[in-house]
Amino acid sequence: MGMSTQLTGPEDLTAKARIRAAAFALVAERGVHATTVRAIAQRAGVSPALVIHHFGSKQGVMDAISTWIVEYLHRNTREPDRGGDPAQALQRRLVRFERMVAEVPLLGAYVRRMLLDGQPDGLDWFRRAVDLSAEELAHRERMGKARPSTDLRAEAAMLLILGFAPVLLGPLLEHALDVDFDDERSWTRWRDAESELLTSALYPGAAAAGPP
Amino acid sequence: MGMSTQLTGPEDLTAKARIRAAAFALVAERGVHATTVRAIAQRAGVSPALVIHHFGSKQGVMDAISTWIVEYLHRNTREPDRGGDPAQALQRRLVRFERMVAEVPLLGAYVRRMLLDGQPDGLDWFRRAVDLSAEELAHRERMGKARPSTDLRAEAAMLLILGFAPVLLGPLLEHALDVDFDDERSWTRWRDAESELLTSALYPGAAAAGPP
DNA sequence: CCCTATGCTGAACATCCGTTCAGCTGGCTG
DNA sequence: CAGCCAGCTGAACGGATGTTCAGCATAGGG
Repeated sequence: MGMSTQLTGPEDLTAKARIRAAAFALVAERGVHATTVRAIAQRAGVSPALVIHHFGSKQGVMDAISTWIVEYLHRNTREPDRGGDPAQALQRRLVRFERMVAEVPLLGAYVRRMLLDGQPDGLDWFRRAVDLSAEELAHRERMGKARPSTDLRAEAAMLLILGFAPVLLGPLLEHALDVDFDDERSWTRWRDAESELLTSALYPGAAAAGPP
Repeated sequence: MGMSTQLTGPEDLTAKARIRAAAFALVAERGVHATTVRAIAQRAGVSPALVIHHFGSKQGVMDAISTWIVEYLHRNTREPDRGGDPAQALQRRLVRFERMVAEVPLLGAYVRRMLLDGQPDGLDWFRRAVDLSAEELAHRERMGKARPSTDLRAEAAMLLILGFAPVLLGPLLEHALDVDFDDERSWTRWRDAESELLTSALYPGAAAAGPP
């Protein structure tokens, strides 16, 4: 397991930290609305009143989780800019993210909730990810490692969606492809297909047909 | 506007139909859990008791909406098998679906909820869509209109995700690309980028890099 | 030693939820 | 006309939820 990637530390934590961790797990599993203050308290071995005492309100708990996770993601995803091909840096960041999701089982589910519940945090985060993806793709174009694109930002978004699909649409894909993204082979299978799609045109020289 | 594609008819409806329509709109806007029986009743101009009287329970209302929408989608999406290239049939079906989403403004939002709320209906529906997409892709391969694929089902899922992204990830994409999918040009912009991605390899002969 | 701040709790409160139920209405059938 | 039945309502019930509040324990500083 990870060292600096640790999220929850050992078992003996402050009650406040235990509350935060319990709320995080419950939100990842059931969503914000279905997570009750009483359930958080029970999971943390604490009275409901203490939850409010430490975080002010239920919304306070949710905000604390959000900033906590965002910081955690930034801390373990950013790197000290050691130069080189940005596309390789992107690749490294992706690998690190996958490792985090693999190590902290509920992280993927939580990020999915954050992105799909339509909360402003999720929207902004996704937008910044598209910014980054477009930037990297542009650099890759300039270096001749990618063909020129007429709508770079849209294609960058597509790259992002394809790469993030296992975490973004996790259950949907697991059910449709009969895989389990807790198993690492499912990830590599998806990566391989993605690589094939991006390095070899699916419809060479024809008009594309979409789904259903 | 459509004729046989009509969903809600004129204003003077049965109370039961008005309740169903109100519930549909509320679920599309706020999700199942945040939609209360009282809110449905108020929007339909009716007492909360009548909602239960007609549908048995809140779950009854939700089930009624689900089967109603599924039937509506099937009715307007299936065609009498007039032969020809399945890929073209697929294309036609897609266009029809887009037209439906454009005509019934909340349909996209509702389908999004259905797919992403993790309800079994949504999971099964997506799986069947992947089945269909894989089938069409296989046929296209056999006719030499698509390059052979080592993991056909995964690539079919990717096609589905890309094609469905505007409805599946609507708000996320709208915020990231500064578009509005109520405007038809946003759709065509997305379609064009998709077509470009599928007909011309983005990374010719290199390893693919995903997003952060 | 006292005293105060801190962490924490049990009980309660107001509010909202889904659902029930007795009863009202108006139009159709006999 | 009498009767009745489907459509519909207002008021209430039991339960769950977020939050408040007075008070308990306990450790640390004067």
